[in-house]
Amino acid sequence: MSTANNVRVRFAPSPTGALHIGGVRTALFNWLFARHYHGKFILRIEDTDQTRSTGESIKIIVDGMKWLGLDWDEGPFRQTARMDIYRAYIDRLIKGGKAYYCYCTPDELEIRRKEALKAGKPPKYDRKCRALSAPVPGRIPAVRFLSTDEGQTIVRDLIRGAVTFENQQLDDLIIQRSDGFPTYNFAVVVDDVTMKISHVIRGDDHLNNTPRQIQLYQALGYDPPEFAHLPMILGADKTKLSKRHGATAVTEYIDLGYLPEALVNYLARLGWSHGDQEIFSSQELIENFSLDTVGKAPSVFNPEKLLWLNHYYIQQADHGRLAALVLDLLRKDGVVKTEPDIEWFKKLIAMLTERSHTLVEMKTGALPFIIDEITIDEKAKAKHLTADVAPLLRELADRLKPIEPFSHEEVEKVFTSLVNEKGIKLGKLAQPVRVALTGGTVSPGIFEVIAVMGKDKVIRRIVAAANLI
RNA sequence: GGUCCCAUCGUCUAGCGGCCUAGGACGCUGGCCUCUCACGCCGGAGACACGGGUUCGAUUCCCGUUGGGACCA
Repeated sequence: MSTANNVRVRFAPSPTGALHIGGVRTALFNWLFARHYHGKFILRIEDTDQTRSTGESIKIIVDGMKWLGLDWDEGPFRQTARMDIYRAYIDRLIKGGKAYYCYCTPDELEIRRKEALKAGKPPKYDRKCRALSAPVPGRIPAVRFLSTDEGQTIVRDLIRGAVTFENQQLDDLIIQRSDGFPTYNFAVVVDDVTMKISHVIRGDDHLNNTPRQIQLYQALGYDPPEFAHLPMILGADKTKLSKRHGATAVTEYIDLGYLPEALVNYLARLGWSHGDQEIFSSQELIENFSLDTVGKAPSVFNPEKLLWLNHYYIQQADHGRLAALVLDLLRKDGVVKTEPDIEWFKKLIAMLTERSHTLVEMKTGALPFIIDEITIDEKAKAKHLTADVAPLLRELADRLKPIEPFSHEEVEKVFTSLVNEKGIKLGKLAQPVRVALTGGTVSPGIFEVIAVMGKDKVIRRIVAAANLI
């Protein structure tokens, strides 16, 4: 498939809630495939389930895709806008004798299913309505596809290889419900046909649907596309990833302070690999992506590795970009009273990146530099702001006042001489100062902190801390 | 229960018959660095599910068992 420039793939989520990790991985692989082969990537919203689909969810999907950088070439198409098309294809099947009306109610079906089961027969539809010559009065029918009984349907999957299904296992599936809406398996086939999809790349959970879809393609008179079924993403307990496994929605990762490139990189490496390489830019992903190197086994989602990647990408990120992102978070928290000077804020960001795994951590680290009044952690105070350090802090404040420029190097000189004169270790002075300035015991290097925080704030806080003792 | 799929360190994976005393990454862990916490650097523990074949030789091919998953009900 090296010259397949007519590649057309799609991502077809149902707008019934969040855009979750599994969906993103499917979207990503489709996108990579399309970009690798210079084909088209189509976004299609499968919203025929009217009871569960919402406009809000469509927005979440669209926004999520944009955030991730997964741009599409056509769409978003909505199935609800295509009802006429489905009806036309239904009619075609009925007229061709390949589909028939079914008047059975769910209750009736359930009873017969149980009877069949009791009699030791497979619980497939008994085709009762196929022989009907006239409509059943007072009932609105569904439409069933007349499936093939004999032989086998072979799914030639690009990832799985040939998967064989016995046709007698497949029963006459409903293609149009009595409410007039097409069912999933039918709509997806009509959509993929009319949108000229060349490769259907989707989750493993659809593999069992594929033989009946192939039969529909054949009944409609079309060649099926290529199929590629991606292995599932599992939670730590090895069941299909879901909400109970923790954060699974894209929006949650945005809120948690993740960068899109970290999520993309992580998800790309879940089920796909390229030798020993772990870090991939989007461009490298596009260049190297191939269905040949997609694994068959399901993979467990590992949040810690994602966190590691996020840390990596924060180190790589442009400070101006990070500054804007972190500032946004601070504004949302309502702690930004006066807009900080952006060049100064970038210095703060530069100091914070190394020890931050998420933007939220950066925000927390930036807080003492932004707000006017800090609250000092009680434990930290008890341990480091002891009676003997009060004079030490006052002495330090006095010596810092005349320092110009108020730089890392100059400040360090003051500390060094003070520490030497008193014959104490640097830590004995640095930790109390750290508590005085940030309210806690954890921060970047103390000289950096002091230089970035600025003389006024530093001296004010050191004196305030001394007065607290 | 039926159908289908899958099987290398705890996790993601490399491996497509000999290069494997099984490599990398996350995590874990020992040490170094050090003003705290991190980062970083150096080292360590840690896997081919099991049983049969095929072959001169199996992690790699085939079959079975076991285990896990998905779909349908």
